[in-house]
Amino acid sequence: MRLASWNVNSLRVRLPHLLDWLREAKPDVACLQETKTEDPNFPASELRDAGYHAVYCGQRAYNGVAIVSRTPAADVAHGIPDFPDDPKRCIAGTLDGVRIVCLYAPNGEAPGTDKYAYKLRWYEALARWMNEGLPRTPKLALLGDMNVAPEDRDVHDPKRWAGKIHVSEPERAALKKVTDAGLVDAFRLFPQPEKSFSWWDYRLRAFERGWGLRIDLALVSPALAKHCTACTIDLGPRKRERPSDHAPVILDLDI
DNA sequence: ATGGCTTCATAGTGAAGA
Repeated sequence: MRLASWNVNSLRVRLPHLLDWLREAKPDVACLQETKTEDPNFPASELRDAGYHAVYCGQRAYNGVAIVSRTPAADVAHGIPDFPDDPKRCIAGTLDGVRIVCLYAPNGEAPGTDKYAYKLRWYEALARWMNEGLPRTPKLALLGDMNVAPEDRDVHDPKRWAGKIHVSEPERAALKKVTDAGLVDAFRLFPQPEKSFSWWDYRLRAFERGWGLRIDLALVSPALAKHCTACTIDLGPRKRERPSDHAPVILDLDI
């Protein structure tokens, strides 16, 4: 079973890339973020023609998440429980006995701003959910744009980024509260190239220079971690013309 | 030292992303 996560940065703009990538990478389940597409405009028929079902929850201009899958998702749920949240940042479904949670964490703008406070509140709610719900969901995978680089090795220039958004200590602590529920960063279950990143700024030719962050994560429960066989970042789509600023993360399971 | 691009909403530029 192959799971994936990709912040496409506009499904409308990136649909040709997505369809090509689905053909090439052949994920069984792909969690998408920043679809920026209202539900009536979701390209369900194009995806159906490509052999995929989809569940989704989007809005105009910002946010929006979707789970695209070979078989239909069961028990679809929206949002984080007990966290009223207008932006469309969370959708969950069960595929082949694996509970999949597709997440688009708030950006947070900069420490000290209202958006930063909201990001920390969002993370608190996610941590509460995971700490309360994990024992009832043995095979659980959180995939998404978490907008936090967990460690300095996930940052191209930790000195330059110290204290900045995506890297600040409160954000890392907030993410750790989620993983402390018993989730592991699947990417780090395997040897990885140094300087492995999943996002590069459009400006500065950051991708060509390797100036990235690893902020797109696959977090798995212990029962699922045992079944992980590989976790990689697919740089192919980021090299194309007019790419998303994020690259897909691919997680392979032996189930 | 800053900001550099892309997308969307809109019809000029401004907001937001990260």
